[in-house]
Amino acid sequence: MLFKEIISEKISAIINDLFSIDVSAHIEQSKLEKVGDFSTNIAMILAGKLKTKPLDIANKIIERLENADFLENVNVTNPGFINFHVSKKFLNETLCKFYNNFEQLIKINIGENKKYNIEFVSANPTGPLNVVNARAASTGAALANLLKRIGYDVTKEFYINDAGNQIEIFANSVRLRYLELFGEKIDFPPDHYQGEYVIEIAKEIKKRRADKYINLSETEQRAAFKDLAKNIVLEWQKSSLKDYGVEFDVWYSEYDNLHQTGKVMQTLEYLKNNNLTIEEDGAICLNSKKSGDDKNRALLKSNGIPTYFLADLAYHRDKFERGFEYILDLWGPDHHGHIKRTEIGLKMMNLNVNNFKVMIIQQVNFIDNGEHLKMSKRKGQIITLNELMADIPNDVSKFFFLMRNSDSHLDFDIQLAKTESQENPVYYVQYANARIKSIFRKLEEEDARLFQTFKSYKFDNLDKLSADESERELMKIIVIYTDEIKGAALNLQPHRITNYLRKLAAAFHSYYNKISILSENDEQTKLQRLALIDCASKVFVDALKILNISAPEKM
RNA sequence: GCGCCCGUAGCUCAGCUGGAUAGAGCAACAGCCUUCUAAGCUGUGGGUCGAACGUUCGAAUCGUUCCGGGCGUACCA
Repeated sequence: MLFKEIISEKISAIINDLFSIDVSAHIEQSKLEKVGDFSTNIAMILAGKLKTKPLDIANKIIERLENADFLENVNVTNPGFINFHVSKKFLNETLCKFYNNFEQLIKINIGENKKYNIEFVSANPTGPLNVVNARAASTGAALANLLKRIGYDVTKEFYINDAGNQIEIFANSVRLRYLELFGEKIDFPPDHYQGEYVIEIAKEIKKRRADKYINLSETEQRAAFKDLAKNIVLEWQKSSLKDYGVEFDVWYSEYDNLHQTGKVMQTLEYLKNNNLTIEEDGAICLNSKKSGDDKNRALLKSNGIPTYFLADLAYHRDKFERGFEYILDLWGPDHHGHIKRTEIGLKMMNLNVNNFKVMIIQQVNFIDNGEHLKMSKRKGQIITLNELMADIPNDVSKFFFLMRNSDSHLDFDIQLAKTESQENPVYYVQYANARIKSIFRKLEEEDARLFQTFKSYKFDNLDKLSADESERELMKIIVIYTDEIKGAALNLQPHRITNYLRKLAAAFHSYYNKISILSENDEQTKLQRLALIDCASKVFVDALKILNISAPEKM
């Protein structure tokens, strides 16, 4: 149920009738509470088309709106805004309908069940997940839920970069640490992975396989350790993500699914056959400069090894071939330079680049005692997802990540998150819902008869509501819930949902303080108010679920 | 040099894609618990939206040029 669109359609129909013009009136929430709940700038839009003053048009429109039963207090302000309140009757009826058919009405079918692939986290399998990965995880999972909600068939995918140099160096780092455990004296190379966790992995391998590998040749060892090390890291990553409440449908291995299957080379052949490549200094490059790139990008190094870029093109080609109509990638901040070249590459392969979108999940700066901590993999100074989970409850960090627009840098104040977690906004939201649940518990205890009546009551209308200003405010926020979902999903901005939740919680807390529901004497009024807060609770639970955040019934 | 992101209250950030007198939280100050959970509510103070031009009825939002911060700019992944 899209409340604003219902109003928009009604107003558009009137305009069509008046001027024979087919337009869609944009409805927005009024900033000036006194003049109206909502306003539309449609008269200004029409002014150009009709070559008439906006005020004249607005006045003509409101003659008709004044008689409409869904609005009241319609007025016009300069330079041509039409402001209105929704009528008590309309608001009450809409809320009643929403409450009675909540499960159906929160769904919107924009996606038409089309296949949508969202790829996120995709950390290298060379170490534990860090905090940017956590931000990507919570953002990606919330986006997936939002896209599902508006009707897409969504697949969550994790791309494992298990081909190339980094994984070789990593595997060798683990191999050397393993040999150290058996007393071999190793001169550990400075360009290898220095982190403590490398030793942990070596110990884990020793625990599982004992000395099975020490007598193999170096070549055999290197081959074996590539899989051993990678698999343990993947186990770790999967288990951390599971603890964080984020799970993937597909784990896609660059090595197994692209290189081993020949898809990388097939993509190269395809590009060659279509005259899209050019040789430069012994390397084979994509002739991308012609299509607007700054330079031609290497596909095959002069030593004959495919580049990451070629594999990435093959990967995205494969996504389309697997039948995905929409592709969304969440990349880290250091990858923004790749967006343009990837788009150009896909376009050159005649893939539908319009349905391909990359979102950058910006970096997370940690502030500890007022100082910025620089994260560096080499120095081993990196905050892992596990450390984050140990220090800060998942609900808190997720809400924190989802409060901000994901393409802006985020300052995460560790002390604040730890010591003042009591005042964290997520508790403010969860507390509102817990209070509602508490009211129902109290009701069940003190008036079991009314509690039963409520549970089996069929609400034909909610005509006792909209009485108090704070009550009306709460209702208004509830009925636009689905509009907010739609906006957040289409714009890929889950942070709109956190903002909405804070507004809803504020409206509820305010209402709670003003109106004592259980001490109301009129039974009809009491029942309807219970329906209102029950409806609010449904919205809290549903929206928090979209964000993968819990909704405790007691706090 | 070029490219991407950011610059809004003391701090952290919103701002519905061009609308009205720019909003929240934290911090500060003053009130509200014998009454459904005070993790709450009510009120006060705090701003040349980094700067300047431009586009038009109208700009925090769009364009250009600067200034400042971050990141990238590999035959690494």
